[in-house]
Amino acid sequence: MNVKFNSRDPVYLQVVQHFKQQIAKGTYVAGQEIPSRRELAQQFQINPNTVQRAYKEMEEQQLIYTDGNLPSCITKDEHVLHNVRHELIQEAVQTFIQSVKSINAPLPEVVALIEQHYEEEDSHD
Amino acid sequence: MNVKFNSRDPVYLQVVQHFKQQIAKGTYVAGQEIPSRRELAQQFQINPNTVQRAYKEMEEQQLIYTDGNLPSCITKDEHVLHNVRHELIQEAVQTFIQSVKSINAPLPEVVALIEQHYEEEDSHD
DNA sequence: TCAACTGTATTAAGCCCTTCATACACGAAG
DNA sequence: CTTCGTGTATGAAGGGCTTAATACAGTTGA
Repeated sequence: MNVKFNSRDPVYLQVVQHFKQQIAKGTYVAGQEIPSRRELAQQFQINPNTVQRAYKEMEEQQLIYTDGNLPSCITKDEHVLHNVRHELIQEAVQTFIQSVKSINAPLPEVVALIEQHYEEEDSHD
Repeated sequence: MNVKFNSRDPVYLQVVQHFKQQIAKGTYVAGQEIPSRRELAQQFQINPNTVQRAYKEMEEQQLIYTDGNLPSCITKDEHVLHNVRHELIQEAVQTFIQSVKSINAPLPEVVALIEQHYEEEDSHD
């Protein structure tokens, strides 16, 4: 599981995004333990406080929960989990449509491009 | 011509993006004069220096040029202008594909979503 | 000529993010 | 009990980016 960070967006948000993708993909399931702050920091080569910031963000979004001092876990609320996938898809679709409309690009043409490029690309996990 | 800025991305980059979209759309044509730094700042309600930063960026990308102290103009290089549109489309397609693959979403399903949402949305100019 | 407009340059201020260094409370495991 | 690993909280420092304020040089046109 390789993670590459871009230098534009805040790292802690990219961490959140990473977890959302894993959830949407099914890599993380309901109630599953996630790495500790310090462990993930080690894995990603970032500061533990940055991870803490990301985890705090995810807690506020009900994506994870923490009981006492036990390792944090993915939420057991299936509704929330399902929503994550839905939101990511919705987000991708919205962004794409806005881009296309902002330059008056014909839809069939760009959709054709998508299908054309889709198979050529490797899926980077 | 209404422009809304998000608070996440740098304003000067959003200005550049705006011009690229206008070029791709054909609103701006080769050799056409563009608003002065101060005038655009007034229009967009931002600082003239922010506009200057955006214009400088566009000059480095050969999108516009400036002779002496005369108003800046869109480049006359049709090749560059054509590339702008191509790059924007490519960018949108790439971003979309990456989003879709990162969560293993089936392509036909999301493409269907695009076509479904495309007509419902108003085109915000 | 002079006023008003261009583009350009310099400097400073402020903000967000990241990192670092600590510290504390709690639970598990030896 | 002691040690280690959890989560959590705090404060400070630094960097990078963005914006702002201001000044200067040149052109245009009344």
